[in-house]
Amino acid sequence: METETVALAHPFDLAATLNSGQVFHWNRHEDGFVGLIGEVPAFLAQPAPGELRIDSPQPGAVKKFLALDHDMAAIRRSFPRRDARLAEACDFCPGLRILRQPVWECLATFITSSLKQVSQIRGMSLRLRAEFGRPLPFRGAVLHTYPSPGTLAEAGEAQLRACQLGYRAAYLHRAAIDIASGALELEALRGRSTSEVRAALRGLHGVGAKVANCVLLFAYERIDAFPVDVWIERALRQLYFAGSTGVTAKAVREFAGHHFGPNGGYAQQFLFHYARMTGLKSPDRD
DNA sequence: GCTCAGGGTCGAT
DNA sequence: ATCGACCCTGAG
Repeated sequence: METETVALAHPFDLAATLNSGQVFHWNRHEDGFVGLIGEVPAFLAQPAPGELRIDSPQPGAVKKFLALDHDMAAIRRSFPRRDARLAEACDFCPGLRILRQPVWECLATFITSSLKQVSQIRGMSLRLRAEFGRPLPFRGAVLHTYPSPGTLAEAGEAQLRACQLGYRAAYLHRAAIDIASGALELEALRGRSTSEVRAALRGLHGVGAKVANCVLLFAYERIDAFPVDVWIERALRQLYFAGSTGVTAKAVREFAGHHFGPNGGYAQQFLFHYARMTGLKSPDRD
């Protein structure tokens, strides 16, 4: 076990990042958080804004996961000038980071996300881990790894349904089979173009445009990917199309696809967080 | 108790 | 391209 204290070069907000709907299994522990990055356990705390404490057998893997190297100033400079709404969303939480997640658990988790609230996604994820994952004692707690595709394939759809996945159990089970069988190799996709990865992911039953974009953004480091969900669509309509009626969902997606540029995924995350935290919630009126 | 929406996607028109 | 169905749980 190593303990390392990192002096942060760029704005970083640990709590906001771990609670921003990218990952769903980190738990508060003492003055920080415990969780797993794949098979690597970690305790993380941020005693001061510019300081991060990492307790982990593999601190290097943790730093990579947290994307501490992302140059936030450069990312913000790449955003459209004169976009005051986006600037406000960035200023609301400048330390938000897009993580580099292990691919399978990211994919699997977002497959189960459809028509669920963040807290419910978390519940499903934790139940799957507790039921089918490998227990890993760490700092007095017991963490559970995310179950492998083979494990979930073998478990069967009914067992997954028992973890309260509803109709998502069939999606996850079929995806697990496709990956366990080698029909789709997630790691081999790393070297392919974004559109190729997207097409491969969408070949899985239960993976549509939104989930594919989440996996591209949160696991394959495709920072231009811009997932459009109900929150983002609401936020975009309110912030960029206020007063315009009859704007189609497709028009909103197309706007999102070109307006924010090569780091659009970060813009999405800033807007998503801003919308959720400030309760930009009221149903879509004009 | 009952209604309703919740980080969507599929299959049929 | 548009539209209802889909499992089920917690909040109102």
